Amino acid sequence: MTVHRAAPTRRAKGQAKQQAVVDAAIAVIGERGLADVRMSDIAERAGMSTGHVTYYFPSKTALLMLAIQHSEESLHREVVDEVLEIADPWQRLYRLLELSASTGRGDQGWVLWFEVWANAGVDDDLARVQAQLDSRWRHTLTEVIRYGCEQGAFVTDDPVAVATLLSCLVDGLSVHLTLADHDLDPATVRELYMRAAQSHLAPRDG
Amino acid sequence: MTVHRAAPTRRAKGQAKQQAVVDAAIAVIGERGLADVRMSDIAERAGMSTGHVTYYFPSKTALLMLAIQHSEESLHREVVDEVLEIADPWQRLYRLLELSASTGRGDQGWVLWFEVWANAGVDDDLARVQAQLDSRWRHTLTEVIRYGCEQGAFVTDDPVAVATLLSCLVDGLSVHLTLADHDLDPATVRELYMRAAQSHLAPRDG
Amino acid sequence: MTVHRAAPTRRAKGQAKQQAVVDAAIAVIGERGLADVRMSDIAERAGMSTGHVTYYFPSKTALLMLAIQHSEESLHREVVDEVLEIADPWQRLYRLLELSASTGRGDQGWVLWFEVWANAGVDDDLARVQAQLDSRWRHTLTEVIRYGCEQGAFVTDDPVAVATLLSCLVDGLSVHLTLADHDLDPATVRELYMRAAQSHLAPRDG
Amino acid sequence: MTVHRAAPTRRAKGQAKQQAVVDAAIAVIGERGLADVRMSDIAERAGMSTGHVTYYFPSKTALLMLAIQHSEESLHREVVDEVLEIADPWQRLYRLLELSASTGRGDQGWVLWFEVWANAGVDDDLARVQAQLDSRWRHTLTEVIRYGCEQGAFVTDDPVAVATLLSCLVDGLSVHLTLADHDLDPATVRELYMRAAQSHLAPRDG
DNA sequence: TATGAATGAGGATTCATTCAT
DNA sequence: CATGAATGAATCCTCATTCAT
Repeated sequence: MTVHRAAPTRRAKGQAKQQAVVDAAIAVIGERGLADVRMSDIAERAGMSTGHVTYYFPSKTALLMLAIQHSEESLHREVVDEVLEIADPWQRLYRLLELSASTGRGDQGWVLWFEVWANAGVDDDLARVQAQLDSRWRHTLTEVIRYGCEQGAFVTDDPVAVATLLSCLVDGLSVHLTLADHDLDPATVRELYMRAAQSHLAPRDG
Repeated sequence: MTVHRAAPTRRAKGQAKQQAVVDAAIAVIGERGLADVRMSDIAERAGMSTGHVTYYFPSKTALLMLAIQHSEESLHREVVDEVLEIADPWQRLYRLLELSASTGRGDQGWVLWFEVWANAGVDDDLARVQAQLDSRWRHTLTEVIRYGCEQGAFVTDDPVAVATLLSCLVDGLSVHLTLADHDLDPATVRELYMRAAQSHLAPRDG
Repeated sequence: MTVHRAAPTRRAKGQAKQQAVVDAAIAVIGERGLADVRMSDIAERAGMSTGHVTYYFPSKTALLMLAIQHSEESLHREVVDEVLEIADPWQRLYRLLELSASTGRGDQGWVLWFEVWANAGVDDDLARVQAQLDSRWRHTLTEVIRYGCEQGAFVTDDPVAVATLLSCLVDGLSVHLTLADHDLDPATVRELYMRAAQSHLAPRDG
Repeated sequence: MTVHRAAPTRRAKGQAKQQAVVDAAIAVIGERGLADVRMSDIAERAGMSTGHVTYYFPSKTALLMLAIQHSEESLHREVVDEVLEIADPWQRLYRLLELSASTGRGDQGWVLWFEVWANAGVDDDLARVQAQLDSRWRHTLTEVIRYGCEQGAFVTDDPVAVATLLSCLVDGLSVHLTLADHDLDPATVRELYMRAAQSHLAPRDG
């Protein structure tokens, strides 16, 4: 008797399609910007009809929300998994900052964030999603800092403040990395957050 | 011979109108977001006809560029004027950072920046403007840091790196201030950039 | 041998479902109007899938036809059954008119008629159905009038003309009853058709 | 000095266009039914762009309301003007009924009414318009009946009731005339309302 | 300058209908 | 019989832009 992989069920197929739409949306929005993306572009990229995209997603803004949520969901999980493997507090922190930040010109995840920021002021649902996702990153960063303190590697009187500070720094740096600021290359950036982290967390000798 | 105030010339009147359009654009985009703003909204706010707005501005994207340029132009001038009055290096630096950052929820200038970031990836002209304006702020910040070094108040081996770092921090903080992050109020923010500035610029005693 | 109620056959079950769809259609069209009703609304009301509705009914217009036909079919049978029980010609006539007319605001059967009238000009099949159903009512009314004449209760030289006249009156009154004309309540209406019937059928004494 | 007709002003031209749209809408809806009419059909008939139709009229339903209102406005004025010229009460009444009723198969004004009836149940604005227009016709009819009474030609204890009755009769007859009921031709109809009018208004001799 | 009528391409969304399962 | 995923044409409406006045 042969063991074979079960054929995908109806439901499973539906979810796969949904996922395909979200992926397509992330890619196309990242490339061209939300306002310049039509539902039909997303449909084409996902390899299905326009009507079918709206069959899954009620509206364009709903799609943006789902795109950012999903994009963050998987990224966050991957990053946390990788980072917790690292025992050394400084290496763990540096790696977290590195993985959080933009990978460079046109980083699709960060372009999505720009859209979210630009629209969160108008759309309350989006604002809620933004706040929640952001809070999760900050929480992760705080935990990594606390770990360093417990290990005796970091010294700080306010882990939350440092986490906020570094998190905002990552946001600011990522803006410029994504827009390909000519004064900022990955090496410089790496140096910048190392410098910042050391300033705020390194034990003063003496 | 009578000295009298000159009647506004044709040209002067035209410029006043143009200015009114730019002001209206900044206000309306700040309130509703670029994508949700129609030329007619701007026209209405500026108190003129839709056709007249397009008489002054060739296209909608041109308007966004002019809006951000103008908005930054006047803000930058004001900030520089005020800051250079301050003799104490630390006070001068703090005041610059304070004036650069978002004033809080819905800050129109920063909402405009979000739109610029979201569109700079697609529009090269906009990217150019963004780079230029950003570079100017960083230059100003660098000068203030150099002034502090000259005065012996600051100690750093790389004023440019610190300027970049603080500038990115302001961007990141402003994102969250503008989106009304509940963990960030102006007081916390003030403390954060003071903390950052001291970490990077304060002379290590002993 | 046991006598037992037959299990519903395939065919019977199918007809029951078909009936459920027609009932759902009548209800939903009556509530929201034909143009605002989607196949999925009908399906939902009937408790089945959209695809299944179209399995039974080839098209939306076919459904409207079936809905009006069915609705009329059962109403007509009920009315005739009840009316023929009444021996007194005047009472029989009054009751027929009363049962034919709209029951008031939003009467679903009459809303269906409005849709039919509005569409009969465009759809020939619908026009045929409309003519046939209408003719049946007029025939029934004519028979009731003839019965009154035979009984010596009514006097008229042209029963068909009087039937047409009363039938049109019922239509006109029902329009206003269904739309909740504030000048027309059921009591007024009752008085109106009694007045009309008497004018045309009562023997002139003397 | 020459007296010449003034060139149409901007405003006048705008109103003329608006009128053209309403006329086109009446014609096209009358021919094909509201649901089968697209904005572009109306635009084409009116000889302008689709966008321009929506420039004048916010929505399709708004257009239906304006169409029926306008259609009735001019018809009512014309009918009243003509009818008041007639001195003889019976002739005046007959003419009023004749002009009120449908002219036959596909009468555009009456097709519009069917649409209104079918939609008034769903749209409150439309219901209001329907009630108001209907009330005006009934008022006119009542006045004509009162005139006949004053002249001693008519005898009735309740002019309003008779007006309502005749008005509903006209509605009912018009439905069938417009749908080309084969049992009803204009001559028959004329006979029917004469018969009704006489039944309700003719003085009983004796 | 200034208006606002006019354009027309474009796009999100709807929905009857099909069809594989 | 029954489902619901999938289609794609159809349509209303938006809106930047043009242009005669």
